[in-house]
Amino acid sequence: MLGRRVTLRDVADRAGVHTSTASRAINEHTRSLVDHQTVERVLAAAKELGYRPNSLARGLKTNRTFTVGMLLPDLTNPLFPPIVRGIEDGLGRSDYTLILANTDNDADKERAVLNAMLNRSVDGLILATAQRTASATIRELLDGGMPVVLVNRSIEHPAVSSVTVDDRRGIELAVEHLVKLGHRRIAHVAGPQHLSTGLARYDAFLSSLRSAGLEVDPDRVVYADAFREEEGTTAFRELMRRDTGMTAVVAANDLIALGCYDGLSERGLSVGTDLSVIGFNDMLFASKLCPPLTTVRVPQYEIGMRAAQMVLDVVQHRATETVNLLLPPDLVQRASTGPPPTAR
Amino acid sequence: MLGRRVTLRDVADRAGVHTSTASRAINEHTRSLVDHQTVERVLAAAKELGYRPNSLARGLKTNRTFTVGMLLPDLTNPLFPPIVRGIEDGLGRSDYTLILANTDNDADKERAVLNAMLNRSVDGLILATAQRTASATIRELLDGGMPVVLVNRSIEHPAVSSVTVDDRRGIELAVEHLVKLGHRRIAHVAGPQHLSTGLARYDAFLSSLRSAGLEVDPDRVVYADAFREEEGTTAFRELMRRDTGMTAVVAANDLIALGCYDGLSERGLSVGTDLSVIGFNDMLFASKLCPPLTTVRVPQYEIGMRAAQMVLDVVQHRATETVNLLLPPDLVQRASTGPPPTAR
DNA sequence: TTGAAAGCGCTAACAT
DNA sequence: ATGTTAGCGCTTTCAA
Repeated sequence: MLGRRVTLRDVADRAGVHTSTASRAINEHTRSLVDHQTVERVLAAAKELGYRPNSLARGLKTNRTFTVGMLLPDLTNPLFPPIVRGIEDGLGRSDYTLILANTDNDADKERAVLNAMLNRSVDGLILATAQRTASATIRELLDGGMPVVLVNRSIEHPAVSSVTVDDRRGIELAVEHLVKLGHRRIAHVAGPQHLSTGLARYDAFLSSLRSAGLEVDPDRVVYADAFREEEGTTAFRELMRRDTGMTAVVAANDLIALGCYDGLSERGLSVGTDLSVIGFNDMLFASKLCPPLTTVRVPQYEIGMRAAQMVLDVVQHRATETVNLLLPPDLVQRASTGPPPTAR
Repeated sequence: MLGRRVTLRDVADRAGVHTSTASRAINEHTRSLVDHQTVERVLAAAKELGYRPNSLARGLKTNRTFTVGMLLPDLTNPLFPPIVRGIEDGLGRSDYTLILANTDNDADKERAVLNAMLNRSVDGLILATAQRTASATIRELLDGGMPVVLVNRSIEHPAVSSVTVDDRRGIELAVEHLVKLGHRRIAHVAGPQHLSTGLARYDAFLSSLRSAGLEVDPDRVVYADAFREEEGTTAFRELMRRDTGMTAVVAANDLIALGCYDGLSERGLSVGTDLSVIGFNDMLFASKLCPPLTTVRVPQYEIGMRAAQMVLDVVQHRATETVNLLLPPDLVQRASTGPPPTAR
């Protein structure tokens, strides 16, 4: 049986003061208002009794819950754990806690979990799920004054803060790398075009080819329906069927690249020698794949860390301006890319 | 600017009833107490106004927060995302929400995040961080009546529920597999012995060898200080230094197995042919490693799902008995194991 | 079947 | 510097 939980009242009684005094003594913010001696006594009493503030009661009164919500498509997508870790560490010793929910890119589910979070009065929201065109829901959030930060996604709305990697530059690095290796017929397995990353990388692919003075053959572009291995394979099979003479593929992310691996091995071809494959993200274990994946590194942990800081800036310091942080990517060269077969 | 949030009062006013009636109408549990017509009116009013219950106020009154906390060492350890996913899905449509925190196996951090959770009055706790010997903190939790479920770990305390895989059987499968391939000199890179999984797998390794009629050479056992790649490599180097004539290694988990990969490639040897390596967990991407890892599959998602259900049983249905669920492992045969070199 | 009233534990005017 | 008082939004006795 649980002994009734210790309340502020108990602490105040033991310290021989009124609850409001005890409250002021315990809350760092107001501690200066109360006599030093009294503070000591209250703190001692709190410690002796094992007092822990009831954050529900506090939240009810202050309208703040010290809780940040995060929506992501799927935690088992290896892109996200480092981001989540970054967020948690970014919230760090700020008294803020993270609530997570997966949406599986399902609109109904997204609505449901978002609702659950709003019911809990989260103080801020980090979204890794945004579609390119801001949904009505997100608009409402913003209009309602909820601090929102997008990670790894951006939307076509002027006033939403975001932390993303420079997709354009990343694809440019990828294409430059392939061109330097001697590739001229480069294909692209694009991601879903309703996601900002899918579209941005696709656009960047086209312009990077042009910058390199290469012809853009529409046959060398296919679209994966999702940023996942399976959809990558499906799209890649179509690409192979077209027989475009490609010698290299830029995949819109690492999972899609992995899908290309699978598609290639179905044909008994080998990655890196028969066809160069380059990914995007440098997800966990990209370096352990068979062969290790050449990819564009996205600073996942930092994205999370920064997003957390941006939310804190708003909820703690009432920061008001919209920030769109664009982090630089790197090329990570591994064994999945090499000179085109003809050049060997 | 936010229009003041809609309260139950607003709904009641619009429906022309008292707040208590509105409350009863909205709460499914008490809905039967109120006139059908009235229910309709209240629900309609709630919908029109976009009412969302304030879960803080409710929690303050009912002493329940509909929140479950989870402590894990590190979310970027690929073992955990599927477990977390399982928990979330297990909580599913129960109105319960998950709060996560990483402890990095750091006692201070663990205390801190646990405190944060208790301050939030979580209704239950899922721990993936337990040491073999129940810490004082956990004892307190249990004594205080907090529903606690351990995942993937067990502790030496009679009354804690847990969901784990059968480590003993898993190791047995691994050893049997290697013996069948012709291995006789089998080594073990054990995990930390203060964790239940580390110890159980080590014990099982010894007894499995004996069951197979093989000699146990103490030189063929080394200990990794953590269930991580780096510590795996360190331990494995020591093993190689001892020159025990081993032809196969049972690693205490996949990350340690990966550490063995690294140690082996330092020597220019190749996994699967020069030395067989078998892991434990079948973590994400184990099948994509170079070479694909033979391992003991742990039903990670199911562990999470079951743990969630067990917590719900307690908080929703006041289930009271301790359950220690032991899930069966499978052997997943891939390319990191093969016949011993001498046999080829 | 519904209303009145109290109170969950805390904070924040206001008063002293 | 401290006490008084009211109230955050909800649920839940108790009465009617």
